[in-house]
Amino acid sequence: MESTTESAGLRRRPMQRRSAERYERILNVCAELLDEVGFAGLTTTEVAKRAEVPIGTVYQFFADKSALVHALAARNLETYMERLERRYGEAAPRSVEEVVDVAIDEFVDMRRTLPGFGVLDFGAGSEWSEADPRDLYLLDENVENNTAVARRLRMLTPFLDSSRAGSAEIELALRVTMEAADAVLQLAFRSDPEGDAALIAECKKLLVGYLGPYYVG
Amino acid sequence: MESTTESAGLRRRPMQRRSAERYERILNVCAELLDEVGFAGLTTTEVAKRAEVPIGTVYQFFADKSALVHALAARNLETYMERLERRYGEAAPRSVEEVVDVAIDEFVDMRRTLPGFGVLDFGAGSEWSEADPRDLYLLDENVENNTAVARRLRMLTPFLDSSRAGSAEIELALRVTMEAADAVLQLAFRSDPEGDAALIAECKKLLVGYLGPYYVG
DNA sequence: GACTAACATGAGTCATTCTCAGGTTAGCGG
DNA sequence: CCGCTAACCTGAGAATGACTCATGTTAGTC
Repeated sequence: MESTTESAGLRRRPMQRRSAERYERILNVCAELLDEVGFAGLTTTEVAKRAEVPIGTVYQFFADKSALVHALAARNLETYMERLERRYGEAAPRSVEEVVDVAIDEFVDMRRTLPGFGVLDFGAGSEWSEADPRDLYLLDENVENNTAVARRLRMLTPFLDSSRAGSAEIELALRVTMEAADAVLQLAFRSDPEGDAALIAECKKLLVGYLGPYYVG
Repeated sequence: MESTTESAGLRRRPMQRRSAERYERILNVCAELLDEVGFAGLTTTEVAKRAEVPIGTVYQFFADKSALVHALAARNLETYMERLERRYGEAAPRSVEEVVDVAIDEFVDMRRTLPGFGVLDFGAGSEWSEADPRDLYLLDENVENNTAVARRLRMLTPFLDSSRAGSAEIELALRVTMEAADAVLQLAFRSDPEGDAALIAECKKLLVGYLGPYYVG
């Protein structure tokens, strides 16, 4: 159930190489454009033009504009999780400080270098996720997604477990952590395109303080 | 320079009673509609129809849709700050726990009862604030706004001052606090329309832990 | 009552999302 | 090689919605 990589709203999944390439190209162009014109400035027409596909093709893959952006967010999240897994695999963190450091540094790095990452990182609580409240499935899906991420994060940080808390409590804490971190880092990059250093430091303090009690050496 | 109650994008300020009433009515309808159809579903046409004013009138007050929503957010913020000032005035908080309790309970209450508050509370980091990155003034204004709020919050919590930190550091901390609290509470209300109690409790823990060190009894 | 400036109106313009009828290609059996 | 089918591709255009502006209306003043 790769709920983080796929989402409702995908219309046809690219099967052949040619299609897959177009699909990726559309996503890449979408990311580029988000950096250039922002979310509200994004038009499907322009995406199609830049990706050199007819507009119809975009809508063959994605049910609507929101699905396109969702798919990009999912890809970003996937990339981020892979990077985290790799870093934690290379050198298992020995403290909450280390976990937080790695997670945030990786985030900051992606935000600086990966097109489109800034505009919608994971889209945890962003507008487009509740773009249309009539699409309640989106909301639900989002919550699921959020939980799935927390679950995955937990696997990456086994030493948080077996503390005084049950795993449900840990998942809750991780969801809170993600949401808060996302918001503060968003602020950091709003103040300074390169990421305000003071705010990034505060973000780490915030998370370490909150997660500290869950730590069991 | 009441930067929190007014914003660029206001075209004409209602001068006469009649105009002022229409202005308020438009804002109220906007709030109602946000609850019903969400941000993305909001149309200026519908706002005008419900407020029983011609569409042109809406645009006489507000430069564009974003300005309308901004104005509502500003009004919400103003209401919230007034409520906080009142509560803190009635019973001066004696600890960080009390400050956080009051601030969050008041927020939760407003979110439950005030139309439109949920969709855009203060709009700190929401999409519509960076709706169009070409409007950099919006971004700047937003940062200003953010800072102004932090400043105002600081006045409400004098006992945080004169601790080991300078007032710039306090303001930074308060901005971080606002951003994080907003995000976590947003999550709480996304999980449960009445506000997930566990998440609200976690939010308090998060803030108390973070602000604790700034406290000087 | 005549004059003026501020205010109000909504049909129309333009930009944008998304559809769908019709065209193209790929694969395959004969 | 041909004919057939199913999958895939295309972009003109329908539908919607933000926003304007020429024209009409009101309120204030002498």
